[in-house]
Order: sequence, then C-alpha cells, then structure tokens
Amino acid sequence: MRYSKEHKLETHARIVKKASVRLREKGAHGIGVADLMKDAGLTHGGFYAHFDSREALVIEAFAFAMDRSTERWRKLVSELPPQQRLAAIVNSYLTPTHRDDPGRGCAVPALGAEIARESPKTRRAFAAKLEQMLEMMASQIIDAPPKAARKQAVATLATMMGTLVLARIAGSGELSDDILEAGREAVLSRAAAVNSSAKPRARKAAVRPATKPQA
Amino acid sequence: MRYSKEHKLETHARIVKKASVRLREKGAHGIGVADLMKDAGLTHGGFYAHFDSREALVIEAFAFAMDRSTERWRKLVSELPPQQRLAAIVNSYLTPTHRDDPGRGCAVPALGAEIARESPKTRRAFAAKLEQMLEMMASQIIDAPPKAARKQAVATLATMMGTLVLARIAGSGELSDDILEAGREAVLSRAAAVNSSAKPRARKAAVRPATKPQA
DNA sequence: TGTACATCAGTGAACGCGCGTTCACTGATGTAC
DNA sequence: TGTACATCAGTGAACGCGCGTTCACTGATGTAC
Repeated sequence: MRYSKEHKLETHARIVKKASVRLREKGAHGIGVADLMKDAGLTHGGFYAHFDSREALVIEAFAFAMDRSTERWRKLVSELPPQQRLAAIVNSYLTPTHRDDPGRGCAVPALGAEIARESPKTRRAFAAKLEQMLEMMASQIIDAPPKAARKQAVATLATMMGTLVLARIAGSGELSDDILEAGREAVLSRAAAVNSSAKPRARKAAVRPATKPQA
Repeated sequence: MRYSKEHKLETHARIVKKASVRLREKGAHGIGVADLMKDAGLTHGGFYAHFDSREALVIEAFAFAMDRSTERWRKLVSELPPQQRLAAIVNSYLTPTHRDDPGRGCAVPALGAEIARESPKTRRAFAAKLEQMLEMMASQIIDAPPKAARKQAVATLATMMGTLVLARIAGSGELSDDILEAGREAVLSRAAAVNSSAKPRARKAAVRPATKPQA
C-alpha cells in the first residue's frame, strides 16, 4: 500500500471536518465537491474513494458537527454544579461570537431547516443526532422529572437556535445583540422558574454572560 | 397593448405568490426559474420581463410571505381580548398543520437560515420584514412596557420558529408532536408569567390548542 | 538484502445535465387615421 | 366604422457555466521471492 494503514482514515476524517465547517458557513448546498476537497488539500477526483455521494458527506459532516457540539457541552458542564449547567450552555450559545462564526458553531441553526427538506435518509440521520443532543441537555436538568426535563431541553434548544437564526438575519449590529439578549433572558428565566429549588444567587450567577465562545 | 392595463401586474403578482409557496417548500435554492414560471402557467423566457434576476423574485416572494403572515395574525387577533392575543398566535403557529405545510406557513423557519447567508441586499430585505413582524407581535403585548414587550416578542418568535424547525427535523410522528407541545407550553407559560396581571382562567383558555391552521 | 510486482489513494480531463440568463420572434390587442 | 400599424407580454431555442460524477492513469509504498 502506498500509505500507512491509518492514512486513508485520517484523510477521510480531514475531509469531513473541513466540510462540516464549510457547510455550516455556506449551507448544505452552498459549496461544491471540488471546493470541499480543495479545503482538505486534495483534488475533486479522489472524492469517491471516500464517499458514495455528496449526500453521504453531508450526512457525515453534519453528524460530526453535532457530536462536537454535544461533546463540547459535556465538557463545559462537567466542572460545574448541577444548577449552573444549563445556564452555562445557554450563555456559551447565545453570544455574538457564536452568531458571527457559524462554521464552528451549532449545526442546528445553520443547517436544520435545509436538512429537514432533504431525503428521508438524511433527515433521519439529522434527527438521530438531534435526539442525542436533546438527551444530553435533558440530563443536565436534574431537579425535574424526566418528562419535564425533556420538555425543558426541547424548549431551550428551540429558543436558543431560533434566537441565533433571528440574530443572524438581523446582521451583527446592536439590534442583533438585543435579539441575543432577549433570547438569553427568556431561556434563563424559564430555567430559573422550573428550577424552583435553586437559590436566587444561583440564578444570578447564571445570568452573567460567558466569556468562552459558542457551542 | 395586448392586454388590459392591470394584466402585467396581475401576472407579476401571481408569479410572486406561487413562488412564495414553492420557495418555502423547497428552500431558497431548491427550485429553478423554469419551474417557478411553470407554476404560474408561463414559460421561463418571460421571467425577465417581470424581474431583474432570480434573486429579485426571491426577495419579493419572501416579503410577500412575511406580509401575509403578519396580516393573518393581525386578523386572527383583532376579535380577541388583549390578554388572549399572543396565545392565539402561538396556538395557531405550533400545530401539526403548520409543521406539515411549510408552503403556506411562516417563512422564518422555512427560509430564515438560508436567507441570512444571501447577499446583504437580500438579508436586509428579510431583516426589514422580520422587524415588522416583531413589531406587530410586540404591539399585542399591552401589559408590559415597550422594551419588555419587544423582548418578549423576540423570545416568542424565536421559540416558535425554532420549535417548528426541530419538529420538522423530527418528521411528523409522535416525537415531533411532543416537540410542538414542549414549545407551546414553554412560550405560553412565559407569556402567563410576564402577563402577571391576567387572571388564571385567561391563561388556561390560552393553553387550549387552536383548531385553525398555522400562521 | 535486493528486486519485481501489486496495490490503491490521489490526479485531472471529461461527461452529461440543469441552471440562470439572453434573444429573436410571435401574435393579440390598443391606437391612429 | 374600417384598416394599417405599433406595442409588448409571452414563447422557446440557445448560451455559457458550474456542478456531481466517472474514469483511465500515476506513482509511492508494502509485499513476495
């Protein structure tokens, strides 16, 4: 063989990783196979040695992005007391940094609407990763019964990603910052309300914006 | 002239109207000029007698869809007492009917993320219509000072459209219905909390799902 | 250890196709006389 | 009122281009002997 055993896997992973950035930036149909390969330092002809089709790469790239977000949240949250965890996720999500850098941000606001229109196969792949993300969020909400925690996780993600979409439509000026702030307040006050056993100071600490970027 | 004075305007309006449906269904790049013209009962060659470019049609079609939604809400709300208005909008928005018929639904969950990536011109046109929609929503919230009403409108729309995107990713099964329900509850309980002067029964009435479709 | 061969990740030209856009033309109707 | 002409919304062929995909080929390396 021309290359070491892991070489192909590494190349494959590099394509997926770079593509996951570009697709979040440009949309699921916003960039072509040739440019995606160029991003990974290759020419387009080799593409089909790694993927059955462009769609297959989109699925992998999307899954990669979702796994990264979920994993990043898990790390972010691992060092915090339970009652601050959801707030920490929210505060890292609803920031100008995240709004202005979709390529390294959450795939749901960037690609959700588009992927929901794709083939059933693609949509289901997306749905499965979304489900994992929701489960991860719900598992951070320990002071509510599972069904309520699940509902809160859904509502929180919906508000967070919806806020990001609205903020991106509004550009990156003051109006857009206000949108982020409105979303942040809404989702944090809801968390505080559901989380009725938490002390007020816990909530106040949670409201402070995170300095770390995005999610 | 071959046709009556209003003929061209009528044709133009018909193209925009049909396109606004198809674009919401298929995405801003999901359908071509030829098919859009066919939808309006015409051939593709006549397109440029009506629009400078495909992008110009996308802008008009998007504006049309946004105006329709805003106007529909205005009508829906006009016959209701103030404290039921926001809830009525939410209940008509977060329904399986709306989820399953994006072509006649709100353009924000269908096209928002995509349009935010378009040219500044397109994005700003979208942003202006979004602003009108938010103002309309905020004007329904009369028991809060303007700044708070604005914030609540932003958070409400973010949650509503985010919920719709998540529900569409999840398909149209039970899991998807649960997502709609979680979004509905979150946004209605927030409205009830802000709307602290309203009587409990007002809130209870508001929580009942609407039978009318979408928004 | 040295040599011949097999492998296969990656190259780059070429393909067919659909797209947005252009353009010469059509033909029904309004207008001038 | 009747006739010749001008208008212009709409037609359909054609354009250039970029895309996803295919394919014959390359050449560095692992393997067999």
